[in-house]
Amino acid sequence: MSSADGQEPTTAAEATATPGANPAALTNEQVASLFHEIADVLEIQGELPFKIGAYRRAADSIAHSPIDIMTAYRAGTPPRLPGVGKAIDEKLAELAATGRMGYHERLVAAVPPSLVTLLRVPGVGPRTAGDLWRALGVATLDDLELAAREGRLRTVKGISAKTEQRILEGIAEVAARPPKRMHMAEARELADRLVALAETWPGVASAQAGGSVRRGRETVGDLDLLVATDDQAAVLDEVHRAPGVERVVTGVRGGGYRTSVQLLRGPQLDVMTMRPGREGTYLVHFTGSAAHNVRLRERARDLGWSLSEHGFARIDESGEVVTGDGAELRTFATEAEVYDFLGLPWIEPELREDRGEIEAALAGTLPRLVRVEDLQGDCHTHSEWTDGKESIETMAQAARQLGYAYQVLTDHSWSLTIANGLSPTQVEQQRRVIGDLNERFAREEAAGEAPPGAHPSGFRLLHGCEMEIRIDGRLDYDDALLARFDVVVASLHVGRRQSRAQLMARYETALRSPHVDIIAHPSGRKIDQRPDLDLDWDRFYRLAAETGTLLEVNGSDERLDLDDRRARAALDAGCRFTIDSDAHYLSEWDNVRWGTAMARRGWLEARHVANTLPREAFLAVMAEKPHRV
DNA sequence: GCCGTTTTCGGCCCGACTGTTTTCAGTCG
Repeated sequence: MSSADGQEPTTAAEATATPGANPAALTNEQVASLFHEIADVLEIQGELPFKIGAYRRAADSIAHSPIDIMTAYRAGTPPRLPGVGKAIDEKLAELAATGRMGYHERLVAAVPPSLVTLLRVPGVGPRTAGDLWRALGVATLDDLELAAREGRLRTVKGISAKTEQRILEGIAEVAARPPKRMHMAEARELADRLVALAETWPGVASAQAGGSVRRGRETVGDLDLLVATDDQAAVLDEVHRAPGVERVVTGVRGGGYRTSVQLLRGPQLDVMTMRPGREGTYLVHFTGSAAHNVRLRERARDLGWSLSEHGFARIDESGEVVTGDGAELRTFATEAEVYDFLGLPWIEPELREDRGEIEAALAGTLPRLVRVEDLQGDCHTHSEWTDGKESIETMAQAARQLGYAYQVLTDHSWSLTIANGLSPTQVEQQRRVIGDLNERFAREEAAGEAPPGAHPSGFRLLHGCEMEIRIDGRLDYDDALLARFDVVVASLHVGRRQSRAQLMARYETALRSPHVDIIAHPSGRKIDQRPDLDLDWDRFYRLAAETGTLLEVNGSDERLDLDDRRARAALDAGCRFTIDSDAHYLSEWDNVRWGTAMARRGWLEARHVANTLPREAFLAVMAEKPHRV
């Protein structure tokens, strides 16, 4: 087992160290990863924690910026970024000008790049990793395992035989645990079930999910369950005995208020209990994000309070937190009271990522986020005529009973043969089927025989298509046919590996078409399966805004495309949207929940989303391009 | 390294657990 085995593969470091690399080609994420690597190495070297934190803050700031940083620097218009001061600004300028960053190159050359992989082992932090490397030359997981088995770790100061054993167990754990995160839909369903279960336990006043599930993140690592009860011990006991619990990871902790268990074939579940009437700070704390909480605690400190999950404690003149018997601890029943205490309006969980929500809250400019109930129709659905699994009528009846005012049926166009795309002749046949159904719906509504749950304005099935933007760049139906659809959704499934220029040219044709209303799932990604298309995103958003072409937030939980960051960037560029299910099955109508979560995380309001419009207004917008929502 | 209607220097988010260096530093969430 040589140290070359088990070397972690390429990092952004190696990409930028390449002479002649095109600096403009570096995405914000790639630039951010360089600064994270700087922070990693500084951490291993035992640098000042605040310096390390500064690099991480700058990295996050860069990653979240809607502006393409390298392009801006090269254009001579570097943006003002929070957390980027003189030193980091100079490094960015150097990177933009030369494609390299000397400081980064010197740092990563000073330690083996594989060293950061040691940090994945529970109990091994940067300090220990650095010590082990300096003392024993341990640089990889394989090195670490070998040294532990040979009993050499315990020769290092601060590591006992017991710690050595724990590290061995940790290595096995890393190997056994795939880094898989649950998709949003699965996580939400599981969280809902756990909340319902907890509410049946004796002495439970209320239960709810926190963490990334509550913030609506696209994938979820573990689940957080908050339970209000007067009998905390009894509840934690219930958790340990609950069905579906494989093992207890950590028993009762935190002075008896929390525990963690591993769910059978599922994620880890962290359970926090608190006394009824003081849930506020706990809920804020365990909803996160960590970055958002940091901002709240900073603000609390500015106001003379120390904020933790338990509540607000006073800070005295010397800056020390006042603790002990009789020390004041302010607690609140609701989150709204916690935020109010900090002089802020309540902030929606989906916004709590430190992406400007604190500033917006202070300025009174928080968005009024779009809600699932705002959706009046669904613009992207399929039937068994192509690759859907239900008849047109079955899908329409379901949409009707869900209370929609309209559904756009968008079966595939003919070049997408794998999905059984429709020929122009079939399109005409489908139009007649839709016309007949709509006549029937109108008759039923006139006779007062609409199904329960139906929209007061009635329901109409609209005729659309999901038109392929072909590999040769042409649209799949001619203009005469396209003009006859109520709604044209364009998308790109084939030729995904074309160059950025080719892909952009294809999208540009669709965006500039007077008939294309919506671009479906623009990035083409599938979570954990397929990467994004290689696009010039800034240009894409600009074209969409300029041509008044709507961009879809596709709610299929393996797509979620646009994702939250892209939706936010597109919004800032002036784009407008739809939120759609892309339903192929009856069960997939629900996808709009996940799409809406993404849209909310992207700061979208109902007024930015075309399918929140009533039917007549929606059709009026679709009739004219550019679409002005 | 960043940042400032308290500061251009001296701060920078919190609590719990763990092991061990027996008074606290490192790790974790």
